[in-house]
Amino acid sequence: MTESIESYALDDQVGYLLRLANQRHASIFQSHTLDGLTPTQFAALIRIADLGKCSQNRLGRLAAMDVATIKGVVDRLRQKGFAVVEPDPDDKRRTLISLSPEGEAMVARMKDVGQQITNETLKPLTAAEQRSLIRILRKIS
Amino acid sequence: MTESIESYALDDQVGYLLRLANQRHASIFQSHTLDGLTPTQFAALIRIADLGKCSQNRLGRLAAMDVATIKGVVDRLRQKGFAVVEPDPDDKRRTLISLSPEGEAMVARMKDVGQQITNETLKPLTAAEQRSLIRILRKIS
DNA sequence: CTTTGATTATTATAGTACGAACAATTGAAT
DNA sequence: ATTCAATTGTTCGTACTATAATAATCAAAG
Repeated sequence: MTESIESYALDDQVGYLLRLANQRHASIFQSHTLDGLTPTQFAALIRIADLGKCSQNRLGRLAAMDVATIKGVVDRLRQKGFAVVEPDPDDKRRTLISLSPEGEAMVARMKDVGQQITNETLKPLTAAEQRSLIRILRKIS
Repeated sequence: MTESIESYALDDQVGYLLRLANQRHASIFQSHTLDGLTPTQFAALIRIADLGKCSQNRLGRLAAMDVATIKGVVDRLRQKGFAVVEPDPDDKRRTLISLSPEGEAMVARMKDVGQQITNETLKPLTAAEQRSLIRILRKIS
């Protein structure tokens, strides 16, 4: 008996399950999204829409993205023509990010799609479970 | 009134919350892990321990990793000396993956740590919420 | 036996993510 | 006014993730 007693069930660990849930959501997102927008890019876009013009670092903080990550995301949003980048006249360290008209239109269109994506992701759950999941995820985030 | 009526709350969307929960878990994992093992590498290691010697693709499927992903993960596990790679004599397409003695030892040590990581990740929740989260995540994975 | 279709592994490309190091700039304290 | 600490943005290195394309091998059906 050198074997340990079935001590660790990978399939019951939060970390592993969170990874799987993320995979499923990303796959659903990709099948519904417009212009190849990724979940991360969409989150950043929504934040810019809510915040209005703001610095890149601030946007990153509010969208829960690393400074290095938000830079790449903003670059891609700019390349796609959704975000506008300009230097802050009042603080030469800062870069101000805002939405282009195309970005505004994209946000409007994607909000409906986003709701669909959420619904489809939550479809295997009862209404009570859906509320429960959101509430619990907010507690551990 | 051209504004849309506060239609989309990013902070209440599953996708966004799953990303945040993953971030938190990854951060906790990193602060407890041994030898810089990542959550993904640990999951693969556990699977190899459970399955015994098996092909790289099969390992990837059972650990929920893409063929391209599992290749990188196995490469790094081999570099760290935890996994052993050999050609399958019965099927020249296949590469067989197994644990080295160091890999076995690592799995034994990491199982305890893994439990700690899970506990700390779930700490903000009540016992009922913890069970609820696991159950619900299994349903949408 | 040969063609066909599936499986396996590898590679390339693109995106997300983080730590660490760096330079430029700012604001505040001395 | 100068020093000092904090902030901002950039870059590098490493890792994970998925898709698509490719090549080798295998198995099965004709």
